Amino acid sequence: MATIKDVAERAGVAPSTVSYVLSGSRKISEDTRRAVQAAIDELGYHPRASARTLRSSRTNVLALAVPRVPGEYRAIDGRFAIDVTDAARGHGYDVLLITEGDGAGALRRVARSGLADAAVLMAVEERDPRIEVLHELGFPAALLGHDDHAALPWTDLDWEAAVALAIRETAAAGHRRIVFLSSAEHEIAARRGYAVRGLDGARGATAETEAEVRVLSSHRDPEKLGHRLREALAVRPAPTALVVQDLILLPHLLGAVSSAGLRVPEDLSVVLVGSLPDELGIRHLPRIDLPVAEMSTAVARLAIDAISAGSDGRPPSSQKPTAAPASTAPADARHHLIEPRMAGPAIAPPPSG
Amino acid sequence: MATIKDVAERAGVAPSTVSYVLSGSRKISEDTRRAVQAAIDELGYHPRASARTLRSSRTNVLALAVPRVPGEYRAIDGRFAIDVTDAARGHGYDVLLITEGDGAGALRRVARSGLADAAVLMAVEERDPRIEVLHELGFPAALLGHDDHAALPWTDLDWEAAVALAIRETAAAGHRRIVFLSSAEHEIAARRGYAVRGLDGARGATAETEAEVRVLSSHRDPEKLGHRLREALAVRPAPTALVVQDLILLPHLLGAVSSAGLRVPEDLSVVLVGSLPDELGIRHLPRIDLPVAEMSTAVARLAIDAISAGSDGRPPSSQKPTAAPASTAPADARHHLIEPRMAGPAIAPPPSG
DNA sequence: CTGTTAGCGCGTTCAG
DNA sequence: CTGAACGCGCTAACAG
Repeated sequence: MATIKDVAERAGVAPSTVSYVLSGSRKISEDTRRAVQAAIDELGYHPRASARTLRSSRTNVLALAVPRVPGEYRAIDGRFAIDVTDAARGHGYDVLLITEGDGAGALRRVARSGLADAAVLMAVEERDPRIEVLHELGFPAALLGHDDHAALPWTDLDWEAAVALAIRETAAAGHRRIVFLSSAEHEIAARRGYAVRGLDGARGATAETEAEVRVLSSHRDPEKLGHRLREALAVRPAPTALVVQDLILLPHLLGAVSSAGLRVPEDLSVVLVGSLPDELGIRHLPRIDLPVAEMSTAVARLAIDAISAGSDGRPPSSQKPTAAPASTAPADARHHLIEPRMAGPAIAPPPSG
Repeated sequence: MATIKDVAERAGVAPSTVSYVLSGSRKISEDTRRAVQAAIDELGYHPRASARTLRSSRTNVLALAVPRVPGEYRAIDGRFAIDVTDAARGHGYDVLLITEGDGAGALRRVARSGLADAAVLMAVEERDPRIEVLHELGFPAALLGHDDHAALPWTDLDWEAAVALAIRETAAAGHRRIVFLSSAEHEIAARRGYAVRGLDGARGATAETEAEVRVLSSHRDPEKLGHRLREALAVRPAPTALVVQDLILLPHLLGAVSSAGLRVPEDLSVVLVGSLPDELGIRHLPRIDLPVAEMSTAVARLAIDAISAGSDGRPPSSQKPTAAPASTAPADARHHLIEPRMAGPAIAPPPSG
């Protein structure tokens, strides 16, 4: 492994000169620069990250904290891990993935050992112990999903608007009896943001539409969910559309629909809210995708901005409002709420029976 | 941020003493140890990872290289990212996630800057450019999924045995007309290991069973898949079971089955091969899960073993054969092939019609 | 045997 | 453009 000294020697200059060539933080004569560059190429030199970090106390690494419930797995977590990594790369950052059972041991360890410059927290719960830890350590961070209590920057899909939009569009397609399958009961009980906001959206849309909307809460137990669903679909006159926010059980749910003898979308339209983009298996369904890419980009930027904000004491200068990003300009630069958009095929009309 | 000097000062000892207390690499009197420990606790001291790494050239980080195809997302990638992180933690390692479009730029950068001690590569293709890079840099690595050409350690599910088992069990449940939906056409054409081995397994099982097995290759395009599937299910006498290896399109596939007016499992048994464990939505289906946890544990260990092997020049001493790990003992310690196991409910018998 | 001193690893940056 | 100090922890050699 070549070091900066080897390069300097080969180029016939001092190590500091090589450093200045690399960083560009000082004028270097063209001749010298070329000699140095040649030496670098010949030796295949690459600066040691640890040495850099030791000097500068910058790692160019973001810690991504994924919550972990043993025996459960949420596809969304893995998806964000990948997308945040892509997004962070765009800003010159790598991502260190950390998983936490409960407590915030790993996050604390990573922060204190200086393995990362900032953290991105997924799926924030109310009174998340990790937020406490971040605060205590003064570690910069941004959140995926929001919690009105936390004083941290965040990004999120506007779940209230999303559910409302899905229901409105379903009604606009002609459906008059709609079932909204909300988040699972235990998530509502825990007052998870997306769960509560989804319900709010359903209420709002119900009030303003002529269609009759029946709200059904999902359940983590597939049996229970199947039972509830069959019951709701057995009502007469039969509902003609199902708007679904709880997607973890989707295959099971489609199975239950099928067992009930209903074809999708001929007998029953199924509309998804919060689905993962690019999932090939659901391309045939109308839906509102979770804007994973946009959220990932936003959260990476927020976390990185928080780094300088932490050292300055002030939030970073809003980098000249970029020319109309795809969605609404955030009122507060530290919060990025994303407008929902329909995707996939149009919602089929109800059966003409 | 407290340093080792601060701790030493507070405890009234030399910095080296603190270091020895931390590493335990030397006897320290009980009194001194306690004084040092107290100082550490009071200051909340944690050694700087960068300083450690600079000295020892050990990062205790594994790089996990996830292949990335823009606009496509494989749920399995995210899942492994999480599980490998858990597994690595068990060995005292953190995981740096890197995504690569094509080429191996990120992997090369991470290896050369010394951000990680070894790499774990997901989903190896034939002639993967990343393997070339690893070899050229002499960077230790292990693979998730295997490729007979690569001279690197790997772990994998025995896909051939898995498909064979699924078909045998389906036949044993009484089915006489079985459709095997293999991997997607383009994966077979690319001679992906799991795709080819799955087909081999189907052939083998077909030869030894009385049931008639029709092999159908999947397609990345949901339309095409739907078409093929409907055709296969329309044959008379009708097949009574569907063994599926290509799970990316599962919801779509279940939709197609449902549209064909078939209920699962009353009219058609669906058996999955290579499903993700703990997925709530498929608990109602008989299946062979991809042993993600076991593969992750294995690959983390293989990668870590490769680190010392790299510096020694020799593979690490086989750590006394642990008392019967859940699956078969690998013939070669550098290869870990996992026996398939059925999970979920029993396969339903064919309709008595 | 327990503790201390000193040099090292490598790149950055300020004063020269 | 160069010299040298510095960031922080590890560890070999040495002292009590």
